[in-house]
Amino acid sequence: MTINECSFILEIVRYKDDNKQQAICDAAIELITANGFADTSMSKIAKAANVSPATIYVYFENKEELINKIYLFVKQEMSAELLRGVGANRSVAEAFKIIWNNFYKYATVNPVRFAFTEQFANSPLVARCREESMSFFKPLLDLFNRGVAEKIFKDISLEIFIAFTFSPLTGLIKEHFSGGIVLDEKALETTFEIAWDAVTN
Amino acid sequence: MTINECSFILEIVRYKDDNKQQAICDAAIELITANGFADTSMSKIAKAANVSPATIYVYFENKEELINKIYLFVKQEMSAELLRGVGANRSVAEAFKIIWNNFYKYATVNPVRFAFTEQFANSPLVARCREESMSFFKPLLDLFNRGVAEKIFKDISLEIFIAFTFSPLTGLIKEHFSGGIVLDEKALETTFEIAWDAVTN
DNA sequence: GTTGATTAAACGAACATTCGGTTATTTTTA
DNA sequence: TAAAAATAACCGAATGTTCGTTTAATCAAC
Repeated sequence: MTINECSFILEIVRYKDDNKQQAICDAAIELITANGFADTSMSKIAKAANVSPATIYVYFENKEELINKIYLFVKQEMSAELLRGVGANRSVAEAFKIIWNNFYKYATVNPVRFAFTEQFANSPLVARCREESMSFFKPLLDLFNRGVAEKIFKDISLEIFIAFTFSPLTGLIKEHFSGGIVLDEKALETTFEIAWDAVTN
Repeated sequence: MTINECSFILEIVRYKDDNKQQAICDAAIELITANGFADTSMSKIAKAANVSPATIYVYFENKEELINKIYLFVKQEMSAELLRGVGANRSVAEAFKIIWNNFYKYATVNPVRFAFTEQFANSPLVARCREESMSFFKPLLDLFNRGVAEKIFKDISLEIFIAFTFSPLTGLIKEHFSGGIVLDEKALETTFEIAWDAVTN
């Protein structure tokens, strides 16, 4: 998926160069993840994307809008990947396991994008688009509600559910990326079992 | 505790004003938490601390050192608070519960410092002082090892242990601060019980 | 009067953004 | 269909501002 296929970003344009917009976004994600927000200027993004600084302003109003749109794009991409292979007739247990594995897979296949979202989500910048980014995860909410109705999941809030499923996984993936641990298949399976036991009756 | 009582930061000085250094740190933490690293300049920190920009350079070599030292200071302060009330003759269960509550208390009493550490820890800046910041939590490692030896805790890695104890709590506290949920005493107790069950045999 | 904390002022560099002009594509006109 | 007109992408250079940091002078304490 390119950023222009992302419906909420797409505007009606005639011959803008998709590759150019994508190059700008990729460069920004890469630089911000490597050097942080403070050290990533528009000129550096432009240089890394092989584009004039002025061209960035053809696609984005300003720096803040650029970063916000990138965040929302990555979040939407991630939420779409989470549901890959989850058909409507899956059991709660099956669907949850698939989503769990998809989450791990997305993070390991896209480590830079994953790290970017974590950095953004833990910065004050997230305040301006927290609501919109949460809307992408409605399918996960639906699955949770289904699991509670079927008395598979404990009668807890969605937030506590996530706190014992995706928060631990996220934390371990970050440790894995920073070199503190090796999150191999065995450790991943152990983690899944503890998470499953934690949120099920 | 003031930042000058923090041994690894203290230098031998005669007339330097402790209040001034503390004011600089407090201002930096406040501004960075509110506006992020990119929007927090040395002049803004100086202005908020009622100090000349040049004065900051009396206490800190440069901006990077300032931010790193603040991070390490807050981490050390937090790790010290975690152990408050944990005597040597506590059982594993008692000690863990106390530390758990101390963590929650520190975060709620010092929300800005807590948010600062989360922002820093999720940024690439953390790479330069990850090791040093982890050294503060050796007591927690000791408790974990004791619990494993006594067959109270599951035979898992420290990282997985933390992933199902402090990661969920951290996530819920952040949700609490951002207004997404209310983390009251009851929810906190529920969370503790799930965490305890997740990591104990 | 010496010492060291403190600062106002100033430094070049880098910042986000804009401007004027050019190029590439589409639409209109014939 | 072919050329002309219109449109919008695209860019290099320049805008004024702010950045992190330094310097040289002042101030306060002994």
